[in-house]
Amino acid sequence: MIEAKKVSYQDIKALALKRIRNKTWPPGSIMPGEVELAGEFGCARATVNRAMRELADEGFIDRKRKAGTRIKASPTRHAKFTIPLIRDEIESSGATYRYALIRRDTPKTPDWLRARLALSLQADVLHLKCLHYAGSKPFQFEDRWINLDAVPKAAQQNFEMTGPNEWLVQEVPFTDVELTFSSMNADLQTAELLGVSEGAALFTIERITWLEKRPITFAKLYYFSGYQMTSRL
Amino acid sequence: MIEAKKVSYQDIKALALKRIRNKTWPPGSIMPGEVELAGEFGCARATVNRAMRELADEGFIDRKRKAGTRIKASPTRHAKFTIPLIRDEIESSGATYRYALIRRDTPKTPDWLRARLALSLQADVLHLKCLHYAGSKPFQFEDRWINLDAVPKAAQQNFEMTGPNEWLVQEVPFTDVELTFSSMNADLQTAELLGVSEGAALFTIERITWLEKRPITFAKLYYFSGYQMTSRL
DNA sequence: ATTGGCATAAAGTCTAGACAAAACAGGACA
DNA sequence: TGTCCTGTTTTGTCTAGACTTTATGCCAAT
Repeated sequence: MIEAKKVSYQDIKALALKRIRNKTWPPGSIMPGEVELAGEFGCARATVNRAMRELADEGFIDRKRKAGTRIKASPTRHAKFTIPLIRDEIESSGATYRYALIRRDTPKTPDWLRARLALSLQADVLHLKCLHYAGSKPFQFEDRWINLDAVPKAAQQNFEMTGPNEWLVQEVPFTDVELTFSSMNADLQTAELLGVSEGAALFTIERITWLEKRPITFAKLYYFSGYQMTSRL
Repeated sequence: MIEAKKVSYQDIKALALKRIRNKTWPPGSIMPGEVELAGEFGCARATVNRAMRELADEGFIDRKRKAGTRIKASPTRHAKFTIPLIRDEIESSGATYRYALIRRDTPKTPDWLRARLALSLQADVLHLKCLHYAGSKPFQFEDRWINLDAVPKAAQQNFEMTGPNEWLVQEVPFTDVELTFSSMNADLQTAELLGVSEGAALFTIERITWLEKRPITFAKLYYFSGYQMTSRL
């Protein structure tokens, strides 16, 4: 036998991608079915299936039973970047991480927060303000609200040594997250905390987490001026 | 037979996740091997394998041949959000999309760009400035550089009717993308274009694309004040 | 102690075949 | 004409088994 070695699903993936790029399979058209491709490549259908499934996950094609597999007109590329723990992010840049609790109280739940998290009228919350330093420079200011109905044991925690994020990740499971990125001008108080001038442009992230529909916590994170977040895909 | 129906890889995934969350399999420990789990669930090893492979992709576990499958101490959650074409982003919000070319020239390649894209000394570039409107309001200002060595036919294109992004996606295949998110204060010129006051905080994205190591284009995108990008995971 | 190699365990992949589920098409029937 | 049913096609998933690849731990030889 002068037989070629077995074809892997990665070979098929690469080949299919090539055909999509050079328009052998033009955008909007339907590519051959799995059985046909398996025949062409001399492999099992399961192998073709895996290749195609991954291409669909990556947003290059649309698959539908009976209708077949269609090349997307404009592939939806999706950035996929990791959200590291702030401690890891700082330490992996070589700096030393330091944490400081600025304030801790249990105010009456503000209406905007109740609305945002769909909290019940009698829900209690814990409010924390913290600073995360990289070396001696402020890196991130964290404005955190924790739903005490969902996480009662947070009330027993003083958060003087450990940041709420680190504590929550360890102690409280969650299933869903919503992240919102935006940009805003620093108000006076935030500017002072971060050591920048008032009005400086800050990169901000709002983060809400749930455990199966139950809201756990809301955090607004303000990064120092000049922070940037990079992702390759 | 009082036999239960077949277990799917999704059942196994859900069950494994539950065991990770309630610490039946504590962080840092090694979970049972695929063969053992297949025995427990009464299914084929391939089914367990698929479940575990997906959990690994999603960042909950680490798998290594021979060493087994280990629960991550802190799961790396990764936000995965789609980067839509600007036209789609605007139109899906209900507004009408309008495009305007502000400037088009072929200057001497600036040194910062040559460095950023690792361009050769004699590489020529095309420089474009454009505005994208949602209805009558400026939505995004685009500062775009195209490597004419890699995309010579861009020189024949006037870009008066179609934005460079839309044209590039249609015409030029790419394999790699780097995205950088940050925040900056609007300078006078950008502020005027976007109709905001000087110093307003703008959300910005820098985007570089390559086709197999060859740099194609660099774009800096400035969003109107108040823009926010949301992702659920 | 250190090195080199070998057996082995675990995940990674492939095959061939089967059945399931979705979606569409066309025909039977009201 | 419109509605429902049924068959067909295509992807989705599962099974049982085999082979491959990689890492590890152990043992022997240095």
